[in-house]
Amino acid sequence: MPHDLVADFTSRGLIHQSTDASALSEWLATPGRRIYAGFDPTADSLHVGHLVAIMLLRRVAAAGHEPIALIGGATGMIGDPSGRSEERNLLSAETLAANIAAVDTQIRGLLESAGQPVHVVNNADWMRGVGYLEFLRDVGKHVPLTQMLGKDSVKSRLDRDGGLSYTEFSYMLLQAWDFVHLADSHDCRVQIGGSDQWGNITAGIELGRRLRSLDFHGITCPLLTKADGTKMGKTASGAIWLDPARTSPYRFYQYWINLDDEDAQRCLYRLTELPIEACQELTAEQTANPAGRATQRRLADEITRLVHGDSGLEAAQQATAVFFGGTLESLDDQTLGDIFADVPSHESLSEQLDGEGLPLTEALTATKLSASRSAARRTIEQGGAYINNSRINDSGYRITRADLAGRELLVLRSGKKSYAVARFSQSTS
RNA sequence: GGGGAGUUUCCCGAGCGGUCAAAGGGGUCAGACUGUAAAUCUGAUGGCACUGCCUUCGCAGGUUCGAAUCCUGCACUCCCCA
Repeated sequence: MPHDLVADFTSRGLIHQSTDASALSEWLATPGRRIYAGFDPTADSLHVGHLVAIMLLRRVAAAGHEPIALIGGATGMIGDPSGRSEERNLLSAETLAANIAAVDTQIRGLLESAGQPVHVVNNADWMRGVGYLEFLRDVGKHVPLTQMLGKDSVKSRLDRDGGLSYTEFSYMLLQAWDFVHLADSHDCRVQIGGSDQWGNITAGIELGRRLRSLDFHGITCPLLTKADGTKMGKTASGAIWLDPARTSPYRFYQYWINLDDEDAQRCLYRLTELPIEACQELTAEQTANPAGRATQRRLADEITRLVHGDSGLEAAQQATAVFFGGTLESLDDQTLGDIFADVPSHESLSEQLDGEGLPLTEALTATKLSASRSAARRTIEQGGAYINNSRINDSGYRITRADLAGRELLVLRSGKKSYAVARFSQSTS
C-alpha cells in the first residue's frame, strides 16, 4: 500500500514549505528512504503538539519509507529558540536523562505499529564526544554568519528586548550537524518538522551541500493551531499530554470531542490515518447534521486509540457515555468504579456522611472541581453544581447517604462538562 | 560612571494618604441560547469560621489615628547621556 508521500501530505494540508518538489519526489520514488524528525526532550512526556510530527513519521512509514525519530539529548541541553519569545531555562542533566528515556519509550510505542523499521536515535550519542574547538573548525567554519542572522528565529528574537544568548543562537548549528550526521549514518536526506523548524532544516541542507556535496530535502507542515489562533493542545489548565499519568485517557478523549467544528475537521485530515475519502464523508455528515458531532467523535476515537490503545479508548468512551448519555438513574458502583480512576476523583470515609453530612463545597474542592471553597460556593450559587446530575442550589448543602448513587459512589458535576466521582468507603480501622 | 522611568491582584493596566480586596480590559469560571460547537448576552472572579475576619499592591524598615499611595534603604527592570 505504499503511496506517494508528497501527494499524501499535500492532500491533507500538511505542507507549509518544502524544498524543490520534483527533486524530493524523485528521491522518494525509491522505497525504504530514511526520513527524520526531531523531538526535544523538554518534558518526560510528549504532548498533543508533538502529535503532528509523530503522524508525519507514521505517514512516512505508510508510504514505504523508514522513519527516524531523533531525540534531542544534546540539543535539549541548549534549547531551541525557534518559535520561542524568551530564553529557555536549561534543564539539569538528570532531568534530561529521565525525559529522554520516557520520550524514547513513547515514540517507539507510537511508531512501531506503523509497519516499517523505526529508528530512534539520540543526538547526544554523537555530540557527546565532539570537542568545542573541533566543532567550530568542522561545522562552524562552514556556516556564514549572515545566513545565521537571517533566520527568522534569530531575527525575531534580536528585535525583542530579551534578545537571545549565544547558546541558543548556536542551536541551529547542532541541528544542522544532526542532519549531516544522519546522512552519514543512515543515508537520511529528508527532514520534516513543524513550520517553526524551517530555519533549522535549511541550515542543515546548506551544511550538507557544503560538507558533503549532497542534496538534502526538507518539508515543514503548518503549525497546528486552533481557529482562535491559540496553539493546539493547550488548555487553561495546561498542556494535553500523551502520558496517561499526566492526562487521563478520558480527559484526552474529551479534549478532541470538545474541539470546534473547524478545528476538528482540520485535525481529522492531519492527525488521523483515515483515507481522504473517509475524512470528506465525515465532514459532509458534520455539515448535514452538526449536532451529531461526527467529526469530533471519530477524531477522538482515532487519536485516543493510537495513543492509549483500545482499553484506554474504551475507558474514555464508557465514562463519556455515562456522563453525557442522559440519565444517571441506572448507575451502579460497578460502572462508576471503572470510571473512578479515569476522571478527577476523590475517596473519603463514609463516616463523613453520617450526622450532618459532608458539605458540598468540601466535596467540590476535594475533587478539584472547584479551586477553593469560595469558588465552590460561587459555582453552587450560580447554579452550576450537580449531584448525580440534579442541580443543587443551596451552597450550604450537605451530602448524606441519601445522595449516594450506588452503595458508596456518587457523581459530582460542575458546569456542563466537568465531572468527578466521589467514593465513600467504609473505614478500615 | 551620570541622569531619568518603573516594579499593583492569573495577565495587561488604572490608582498617587482614608469611601481600596483595589477602575477598565483580557483570561478563567458559572448561567441563558445551543450541538459537550462558534458567536452573543448575563453574573462571578484573593482566602476563610463570609452582614464579619484574615492575607495581597517588588523587599525591609519608618512617618501617620490610618499607606498600594509619603519617607529611607535594598533588589530587579527599562530608557537616555558617557
